[in-house]
Amino acid sequence: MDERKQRILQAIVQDYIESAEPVGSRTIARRHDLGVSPATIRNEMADLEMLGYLEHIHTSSGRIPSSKGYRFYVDDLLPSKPLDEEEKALIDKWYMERVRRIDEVFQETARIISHVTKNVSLVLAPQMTQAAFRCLQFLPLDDRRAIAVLMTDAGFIENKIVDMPDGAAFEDFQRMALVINGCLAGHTLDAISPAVMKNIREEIGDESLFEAAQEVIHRSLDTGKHERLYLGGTSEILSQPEFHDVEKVKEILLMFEEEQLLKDILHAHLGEGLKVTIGKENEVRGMQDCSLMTATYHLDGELLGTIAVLGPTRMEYGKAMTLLNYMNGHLADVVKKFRW
Amino acid sequence: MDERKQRILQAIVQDYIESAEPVGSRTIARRHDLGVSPATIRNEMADLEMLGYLEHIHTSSGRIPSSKGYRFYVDDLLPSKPLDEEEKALIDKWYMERVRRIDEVFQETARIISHVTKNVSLVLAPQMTQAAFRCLQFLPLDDRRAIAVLMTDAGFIENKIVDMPDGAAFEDFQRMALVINGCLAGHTLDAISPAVMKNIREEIGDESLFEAAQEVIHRSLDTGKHERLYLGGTSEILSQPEFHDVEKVKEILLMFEEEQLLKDILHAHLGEGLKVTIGKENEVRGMQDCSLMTATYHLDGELLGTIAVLGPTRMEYGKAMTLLNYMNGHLADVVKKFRW
DNA sequence: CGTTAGCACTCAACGTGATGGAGTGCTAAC
DNA sequence: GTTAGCACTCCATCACGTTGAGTGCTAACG
Repeated sequence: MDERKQRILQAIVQDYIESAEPVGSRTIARRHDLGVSPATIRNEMADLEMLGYLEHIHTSSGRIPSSKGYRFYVDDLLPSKPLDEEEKALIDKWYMERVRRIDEVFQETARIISHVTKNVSLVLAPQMTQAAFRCLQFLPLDDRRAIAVLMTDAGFIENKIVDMPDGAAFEDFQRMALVINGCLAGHTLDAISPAVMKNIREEIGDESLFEAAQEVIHRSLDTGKHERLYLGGTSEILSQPEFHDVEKVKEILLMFEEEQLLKDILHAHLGEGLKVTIGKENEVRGMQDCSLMTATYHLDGELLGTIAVLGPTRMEYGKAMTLLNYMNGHLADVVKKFRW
Repeated sequence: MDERKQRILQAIVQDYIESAEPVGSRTIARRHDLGVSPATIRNEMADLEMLGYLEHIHTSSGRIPSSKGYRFYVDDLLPSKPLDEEEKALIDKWYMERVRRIDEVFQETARIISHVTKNVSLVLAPQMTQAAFRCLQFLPLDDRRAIAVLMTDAGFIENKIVDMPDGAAFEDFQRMALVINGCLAGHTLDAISPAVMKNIREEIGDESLFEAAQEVIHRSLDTGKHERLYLGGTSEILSQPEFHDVEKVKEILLMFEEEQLLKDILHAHLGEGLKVTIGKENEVRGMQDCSLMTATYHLDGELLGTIAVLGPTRMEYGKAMTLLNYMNGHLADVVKKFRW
């Protein structure tokens, strides 16, 4: 793969991303100053096709990049492009004006991403399982039930109704809360070990109360895992010519409805930094014509969640990458403003 | 509008709903046993068009119903069709198997509606503003803040961080809670009158504490108003031939993204029982080719929320109506199971 | 030996015209 | 009032020729 081939591949991918039409040797020669004639480019293109970087619908149509072609482009040929100052300002203004509560941060983040990239955006809101336990408190509800309120370090609160075992009084629950708070403080919710549980058991003493505690912890964590996904710009894909086919759109909308599936996908990419999955590299049916770019964001070293751009394989990788990188850093600052 | 005209109109609407193609006099004569020849039907159709119930793309295409035609059909000609026992069983099973927590009820309700009607469904989850106040409790957070936990009769819980005024101790807040609980019990959240507030003021005595109370009530209610909307079956509209045009689909998807708009629409129909808005009767741009059927559901006489079906004007009104009526009654039972 | 011009060939896209079918509207007969 | 008959309209479809973009190959060039 000599330099000229790379430049030609780059030119083809860029032109195709822009025009959405198969690109021919003549166009490349005209638009990019490669110093060679269309005939030479044709020869190189034939080579690139042989190597698997380009595809051909039929003789006499131009070439389009294959998944492998895009992959090479993304990994080695992507021109770095800093974000417009203008766009940065827009983003700041957007957050300033529209976000009032912490849960609006993610909704608006999704909006911004889809607005800037003209693609679908996905934002997986911070996950309590990754957050550190802060405290658990009980409120009396009636003589058989109490409300458990769980707080994490990152400042999220969840609540849950719990049954009190026969014979237990609300005071027992308050004592239980003290024990649990003492033992669990600082632990992340998904790393509560048997050892810690044993500790709690010993401190509580009473067996039936410990069972209740177990139940409470279990159910509280269950709520905590209930992470939220925000989707933005779903209508944007319709602007892309490759999705003028209603069948394809339907497949994608169907995928959007399967929230759990999307969450799982984003989950799988958690903690991997910025990652691009191109076309057929995606295993999920319906995403084979798409590329997914994901990034995970942190707050003081603590993993928070995932933001992603979903578009056609023909998406503007450079722009999306720049944006995600920017949002990545920025999001922590915005969240911090709402932290206590 | 004599009886024969009505029967012909009914036949045309039904056939058009089924086939999505303009219907001609011959088809009507063949498929419906009206005892008259196509020529007679043609004459009647010309009359119906004159009266505004039918439309005509060009000479020599069949007729399609106008908004007025659908309106008459829905109001006067709709054959009542009870729900299949089979479908009822399916719905029960669905709720049984998939719903574990109260907030999943609405998600699944949306799924069921879109699955049965093959259209988009909307479910506005119970609104705390309409719910009766049950109690408010505080939990200490640090020395300047507390967590306010608000509960309603219908069993929904919301929480919110509140600042404590300088000099106020957590004990003051607990006293405040007692007063507020005493005064507000049983009131619906959107009907807290100045008189009640005055009462609270007198009982609290301390002025700066009352201001804090006001702030707390205000902010808690603010959270309470934060109702949720569930959307289901968005991909279903793509199956309808009238939405094979990508531009139209785009307009609708765009509308789906404007959650607040949808909430407002459903809100406007709150408490009106079952209501159908047909085609151009809709004021919202993008919904002019659609019909919206809404119904509000109750729990022990208390208004809970709205369920709706959104489809092309050509939707199966009879089926949608039957289903919404059934869900209407059923939903209360399902919610009741999670009530305490 | 790499590069280039030239040329034949391929294929999609487009416009054109012919054809058929579904449906209407009108008129005259029943 | 109802119906059969008929001329007319319009859409959908297909076949057909044309055009233009693009390739692949070959032979000439520096």
